[in-house]
Amino acid sequence: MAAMNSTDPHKPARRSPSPGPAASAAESPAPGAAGANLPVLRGHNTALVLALLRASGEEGISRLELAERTGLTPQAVSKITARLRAEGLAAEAGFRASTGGKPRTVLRLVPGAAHAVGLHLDRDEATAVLVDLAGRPVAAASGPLDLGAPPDEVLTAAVGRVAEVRASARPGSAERAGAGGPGTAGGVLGVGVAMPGPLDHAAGTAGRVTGFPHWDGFPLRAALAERLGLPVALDKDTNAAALGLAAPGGGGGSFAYLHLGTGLGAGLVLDGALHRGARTGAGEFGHQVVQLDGPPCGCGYRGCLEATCLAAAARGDLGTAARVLGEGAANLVELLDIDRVVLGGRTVAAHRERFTAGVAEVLAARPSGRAPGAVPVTAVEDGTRPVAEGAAHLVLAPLYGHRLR
Amino acid sequence: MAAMNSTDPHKPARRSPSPGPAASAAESPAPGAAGANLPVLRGHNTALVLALLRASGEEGISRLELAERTGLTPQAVSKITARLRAEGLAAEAGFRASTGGKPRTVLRLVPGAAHAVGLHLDRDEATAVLVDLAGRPVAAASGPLDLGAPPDEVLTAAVGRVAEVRASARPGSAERAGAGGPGTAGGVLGVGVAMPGPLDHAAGTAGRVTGFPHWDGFPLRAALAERLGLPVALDKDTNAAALGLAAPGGGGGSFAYLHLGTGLGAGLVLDGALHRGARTGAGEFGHQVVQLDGPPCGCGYRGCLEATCLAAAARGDLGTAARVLGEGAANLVELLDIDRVVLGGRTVAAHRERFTAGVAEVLAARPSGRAPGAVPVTAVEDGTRPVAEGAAHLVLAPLYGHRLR
DNA sequence: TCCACTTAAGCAACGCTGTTGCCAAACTGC
DNA sequence: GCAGTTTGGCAACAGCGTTGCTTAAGTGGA
Repeated sequence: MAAMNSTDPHKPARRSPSPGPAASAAESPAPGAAGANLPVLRGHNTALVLALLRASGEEGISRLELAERTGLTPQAVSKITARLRAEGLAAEAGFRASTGGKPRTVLRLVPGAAHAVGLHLDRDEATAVLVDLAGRPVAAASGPLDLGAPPDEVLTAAVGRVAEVRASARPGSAERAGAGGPGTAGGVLGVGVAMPGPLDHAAGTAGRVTGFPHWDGFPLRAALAERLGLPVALDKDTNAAALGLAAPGGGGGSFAYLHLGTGLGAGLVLDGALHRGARTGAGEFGHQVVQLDGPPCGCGYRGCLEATCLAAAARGDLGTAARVLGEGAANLVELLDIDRVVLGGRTVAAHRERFTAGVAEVLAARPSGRAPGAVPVTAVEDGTRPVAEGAAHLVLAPLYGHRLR
Repeated sequence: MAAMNSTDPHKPARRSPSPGPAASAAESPAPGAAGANLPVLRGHNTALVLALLRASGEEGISRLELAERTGLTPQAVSKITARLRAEGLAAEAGFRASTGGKPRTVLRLVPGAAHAVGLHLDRDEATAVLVDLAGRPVAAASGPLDLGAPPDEVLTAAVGRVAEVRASARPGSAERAGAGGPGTAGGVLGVGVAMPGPLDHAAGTAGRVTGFPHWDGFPLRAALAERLGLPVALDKDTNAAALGLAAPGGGGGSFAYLHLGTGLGAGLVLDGALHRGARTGAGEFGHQVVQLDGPPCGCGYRGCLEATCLAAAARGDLGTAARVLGEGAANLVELLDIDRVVLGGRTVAAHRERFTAGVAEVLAARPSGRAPGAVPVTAVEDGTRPVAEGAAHLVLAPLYGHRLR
């Protein structure tokens, strides 16, 4: 269902219009530079419209509004939305009130037209989530995992979780079973995988996950893609969570996700795009030094955020932990002009109010020129799976292709 | 000379192909979203080719190499380069050695085809530089300035400096005097203005420059554009310097410029694009807290980098100053996965070796997983004007239009 | 009830983009 | 001197968004 490339089954396009998720790396002729041709142009505009449709949610959006927001002519929007409707990705859904003429037709995304799987491989647990085009979870499965086991075992467990969510959602997803190419079995576009860093998102290889050095250099993306027969994208857990949590905002803002679990990490969405750095090294938040010659940290250095903050949390001193985290967050907010901060991870989950309040307090105390409260601080909702859901966004994000320029 | 829009004098395009520098803000129909049409497509590819031509420098680059690097077909590259040659922006310059067939024709940017002015308004001095398309300075002028004076006086001084550099370069720039539209008098595309923050680069307004609150909200860009009759772009001094210093690299790397002057600021180029933040607030490096409950800072907080580092420098303790700066730099490098660090500013200029060595030492000492020396640390050359030259890049950068996606 | 007016949306023709197919030019090597 | 290889341009083409115009579907006053 809803194969993205409908018009031209013949002649393999030099570049796919809507970038297939996670084909990535070693795909474009040269690193960095990307010339654009008509398919790319079309894919860009299609993605733009799709993104606006998603952002409009239940309320929907009219063709003319799409034209205004994109800067395209109404006729171009009509053509694009016609294609999307033909592919089943969008549908008409009622009318706006008339303003003296023909009322505007409301268009909405058809969330069930395609799905993506998000897979979170944590140290002791594997969680898979099936989400629809709107990013809403429709099925989930989780089970124990030992990241210290041989890769082959971990792969088998991962494939099992993915199969579970695909199976559990199979009955409900049969809207128009035909149409789709053979690759998009069951309407699943691909699988996004999130795991603890370090790793290389471009190459799709794992790194020396703390405690489990045997992962170093393992081509996880390629291995999983082969076993699953689906495109796979790999990224750090914090990056995935940041991508997913920033998605509703849609626009071009800057956003930080701070994760307090075994370690302390960050995911950064800057100007609407996930910032990973050339080596997927960005977001190393835990070893920011906030106390020159401070207490020793497990990393061998002194005065790291992680050492100070997690030590305080471990001994039950939540006030100090929150305050120290707040100082780190404030550094980050000021350095990068961040709009919004979200906290997550097991340590935060147990005391959401304490941490959000503590961090917000430090942000307000800094004489940075921003009005107090200008940077909202929240924590992830209980019972949600920000990392697994965010991982699915590794697959979805390219569909809403994040911008020209 | 070398008007960018050669083909269609008739019918005012809805959007200009190569984005006129610094028209910015309130230009696109909606904030954030940007639909693309054929002129945009053409502009994008033209900018891409122009960027590769610039990056190739004296050595030049062949059409086929351009095709490989951009992913465009050779024929498309031929068309694009033909346009650039017709406009005088590029020229053939010899041949490569044959590899068994017709030798490749080498193309080069014609640096003199257009110029840009960079203007640095510092607290006590105004510096203007005229640079060519390659970013090389061809004329400079500077004189005293009192940023505390009324805006009108400052404007007059600024206009004077700009006029000086334009006049001093007039005789040499007359290659093909005709052709150019009336707007591009003397081949100057626009003026980039850099000044101390805070300010709003999108609106083009100044902020409460420390010590001179009367600048708050002053529409500097509009005022200068009117007086000069040229497009004007406004940004923070550190941002301008970062943009200019990162330019030679060209590619999509991440880069940080750290400025030690009256205060301590940073300019960040992430994934090849200047990161300013929604409020031009990014780069507030001086008040990163590196010492919880540390010595009081002028900003009212405690333990800021600026307080610790500049205080040490002021009392002659360069070792401590460099080390503290290094810790701040290391935080930034690890958080953002930075590739290269450049130091600048008066305090650094006096002791370049001490600071670069000190910072590099801290970077190497951090147990971050990067190999020691993996992040080069350098200082700006004596006698250069990184901020003024970088300001000119505020005008040039859009020509080399920084990328689709 | 009718009719003038307004607004939305689609059809058809069009201009311009990069692409494809083909051919001429230019050099190497036998 | 000729075969082979490589470069680069000309011409025709497919497909993108745009323009001009028509049709659909409402409102509101006579």
